[in-house]
Amino acid sequence: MTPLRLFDTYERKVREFKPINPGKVGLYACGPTVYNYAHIGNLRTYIFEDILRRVLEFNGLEVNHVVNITDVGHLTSDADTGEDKMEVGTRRTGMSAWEMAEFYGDAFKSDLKHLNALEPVTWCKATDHIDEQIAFVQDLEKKGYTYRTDDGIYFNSQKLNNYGYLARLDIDGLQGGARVEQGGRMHVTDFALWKFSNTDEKRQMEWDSPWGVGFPGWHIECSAMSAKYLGDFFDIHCGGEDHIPIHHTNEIAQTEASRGTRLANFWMHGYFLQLNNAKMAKSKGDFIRLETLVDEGFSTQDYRYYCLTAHYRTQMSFSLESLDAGRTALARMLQATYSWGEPGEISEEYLQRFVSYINDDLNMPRALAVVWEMIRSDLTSENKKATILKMDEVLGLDISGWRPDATEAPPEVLSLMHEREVARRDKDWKRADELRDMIAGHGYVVEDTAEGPKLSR
RNA sequence: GGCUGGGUGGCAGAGUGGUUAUGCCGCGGUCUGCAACACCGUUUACGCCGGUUCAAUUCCGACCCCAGCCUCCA
Repeated sequence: MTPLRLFDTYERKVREFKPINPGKVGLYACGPTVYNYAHIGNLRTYIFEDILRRVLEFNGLEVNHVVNITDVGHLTSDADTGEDKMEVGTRRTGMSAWEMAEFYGDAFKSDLKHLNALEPVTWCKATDHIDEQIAFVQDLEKKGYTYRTDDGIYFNSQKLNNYGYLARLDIDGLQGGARVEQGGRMHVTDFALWKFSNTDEKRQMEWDSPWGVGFPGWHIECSAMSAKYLGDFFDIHCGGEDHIPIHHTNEIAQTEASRGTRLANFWMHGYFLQLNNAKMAKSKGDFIRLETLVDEGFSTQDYRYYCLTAHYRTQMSFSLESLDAGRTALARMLQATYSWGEPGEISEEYLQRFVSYINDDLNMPRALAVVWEMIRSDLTSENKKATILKMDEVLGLDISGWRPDATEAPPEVLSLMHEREVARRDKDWKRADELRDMIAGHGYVVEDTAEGPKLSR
């Protein structure tokens, strides 16, 4: 079998994946901040992570998949002090911060389920791990990596000589203060480990700490929770491409300072879905949700298939038109597979080619091309069926679960259809065509097959 | 401004120093009373300018354009 090779952002190259502990993989994926619904761009990254997990499992590895939920601690834009996004969200929704975290967290899990993504082995919430985060910051403090400002405890990034290596940051070139006030920070790249609550305002989410009442900085939750569930050095850490320069850079800094490791052996990033040549931004308020697509008449699996047509490491231009292309292709794939009946033998030839692509840094577009070649090959239907079902363990399109729409047409449509059959038997083609138009007027399409007329919407 | 990455046919999107994926759309055909479905076939491409090479879309350099990051962000 082709060895599994994955791209590692840290080294900027594709290299062979070998688990740190034989047969087992620790996989940590940065989850959502639950102050709003996930949009389809966010979801693209989770589909990538699901494919990654399935490929690892396909290679016989046991995956400990951990996903965090950030339910506290993100600051909004503008002022140097900033506001917690969760707190802002509560004003918008009228829910408490805790209710809102639960609500959007559940909505997120529901989206993943609809996309047929495998459930993570462990979900962890930032607010459930405040003690671990405080302990982590205390350790950093003990080792001399922190300093105090008016608004919090900060990490001194200049104490590490390779800070920013993951993103190849040119620190001197960064425009500190260009978009946000620096406050009491000593260096542009320093970041908060613990933020103090404002004295004039009672926060919904705040905790006691050795430094005063407040809440944890964003980055610390991932270092603390991944260490708890996967250890100080584990196999793969993933997230969106936007995390490379700041969030993951800072996670690495914290963990290097505290534990002396670079946290993960492989760093993998999903790239953005672009809408009108720009990223889809959750903070901009208007964005496309999975539910929006369903309202437009697409299935959630249409979206999953569509995502598989591009490599996870390239930005993808979203449009309803291209999604529609994916829908048509998937419908043909499902329909064909359904018509093949019972599975026979798996074609090793096609399966091996398929594996050579999925193991080549998850090249799903190529893998799909092999699926299509197989579909149009001269294998027997039974063998095609067996082969595609095996491939679907990675594709996750739930091919075996698909059934054609059992169209329940209203009586008047059925009656028109029967009338048309009579006209056709009498070779009254003019009348038959009129009746087909009338059926179309009810929103149905009638197709004449060998087994008789067939209705669909 | 700096840094990171990218510019491929109507659309999406792979890939490669020479034989130029795949899907959708379009076009032609088979099938059909006509269609639809399905199947078969098929047109159009590698941002721009130089360089290296027998040969460049693929390697190198300049330029133009796009995205991301320097705030929270998948």
